[in-house]
Amino acid sequence: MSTVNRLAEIGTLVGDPTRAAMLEALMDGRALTASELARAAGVTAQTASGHLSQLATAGLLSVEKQGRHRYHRLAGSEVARLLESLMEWTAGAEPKMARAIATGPRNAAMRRARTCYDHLAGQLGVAISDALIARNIVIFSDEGGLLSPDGSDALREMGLRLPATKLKGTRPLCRPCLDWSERRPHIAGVLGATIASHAFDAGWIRRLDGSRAVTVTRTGEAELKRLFGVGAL
Amino acid sequence: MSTVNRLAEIGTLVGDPTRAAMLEALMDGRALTASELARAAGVTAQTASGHLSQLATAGLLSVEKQGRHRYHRLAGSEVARLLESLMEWTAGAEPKMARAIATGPRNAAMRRARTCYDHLAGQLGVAISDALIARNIVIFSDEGGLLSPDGSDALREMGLRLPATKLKGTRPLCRPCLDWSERRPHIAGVLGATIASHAFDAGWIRRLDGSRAVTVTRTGEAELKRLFGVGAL
DNA sequence: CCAATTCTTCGGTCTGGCCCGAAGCATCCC
DNA sequence: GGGATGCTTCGGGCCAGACCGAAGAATTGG
Repeated sequence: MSTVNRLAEIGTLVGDPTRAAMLEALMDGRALTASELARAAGVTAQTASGHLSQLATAGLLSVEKQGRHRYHRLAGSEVARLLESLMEWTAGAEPKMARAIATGPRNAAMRRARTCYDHLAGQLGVAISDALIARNIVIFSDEGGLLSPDGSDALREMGLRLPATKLKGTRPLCRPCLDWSERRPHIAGVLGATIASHAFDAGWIRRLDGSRAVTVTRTGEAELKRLFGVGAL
Repeated sequence: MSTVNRLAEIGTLVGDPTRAAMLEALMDGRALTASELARAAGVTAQTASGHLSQLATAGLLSVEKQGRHRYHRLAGSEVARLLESLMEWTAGAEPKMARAIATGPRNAAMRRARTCYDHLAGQLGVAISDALIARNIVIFSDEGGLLSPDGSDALREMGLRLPATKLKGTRPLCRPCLDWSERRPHIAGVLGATIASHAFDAGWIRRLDGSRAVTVTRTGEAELKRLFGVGAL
């Protein structure tokens, strides 16, 4: 297989609207069953099955068999990252279009706050990032993102505990991820995931009808204000 | 247009083998005419014309009219980056396949040294990166790449002059770019481009039959050995 | 063991879009 | 102007692949 075909291969995979819908449904990091994905993409189970096997053999999805269900999830954060960068690109390509989308009422909740694979994005994600940058806990530059030397301690005081075990993988601790709705970077990587999972566990945010969008709870509003100085969105 | 369709849109674009071949031909940053691209992709001029207009209206390509020729080039380094990351991904997905490709004789020259948009990749690119890292001129980490504080001076002594004007765009000075053949990072960004163009200008390297592959000249071998300690590839 | 559920495999249909031939502009050179 | 070159538009042929119905495997619960 030549290198151009490799390019075309992944393109074809993502290029089909049905498969794209499935991938998008998985972008929040959850594992979904084949039938759930079929429904999400609006096709029958047979059709979905074919698409899923394609995505899995290409290595984009990892499959876990559990009883009579098959749970599908993105193969890793790199995949989510790749998809986000594709979406970011298309968003930037047509400014007028993007503007039209941005003002669409249906996506309002998504723009306000959503998960991006395993971390927070949208206005909420950007606001938290800004707060941590303002306090010199996180440093963003053109070259990437860094956790400042005493950032880890500052985070612990706020109740955010980074996983002690340095992950053996090469997953970055703190990576900027460009927000396609806000057009500004928010925090991804291990730190981003830690913040998001803490926010869920502490009841600050809740998933909206099982989609990527999230809402801030009453207690969440108070805590976000107290810790990060984040006002109402 | 919903967000899933945006994903599918760009996927479809790169998903066609003909368009993928064209994009690949442009990956070295040159501008090519429509007929050159037609030949590169193995299709007639009419067919090529259709594909090129698709790529251009999607914003992946920028077109410049010059007399009766139309010069096409990638719209920017972000596009090249996006494509490289797609290729990188597919390379990683199937280790056995990738191995088979890696040992293919036809790609031997490409593996040895090639341009990756506007900087050097392959064994040569990685070797230069390693040399600069060993001398503490460049620092790579999980979080990205940096030029060390006194790196700029050290580079100047070697005859490498970075553009004085800080580019207004957000293009990073020194960015790691994963090499799909070597599976290790090499230097991209402004510094990578500076090194590559200097190598061309000084006659260290030359394009091989107008492709992305390059060969090291006799004088290039001596200079690369002297400056970077790079031996024969 | 039977029924229900989830998922896959198989065959057949149908359409989007890739491709080329022919013809039409645009530009350059003589 | 007339002819060559580069590129685009139009029309129709053709095929990969997406889709579904029907039937078959795998698993669970009663």
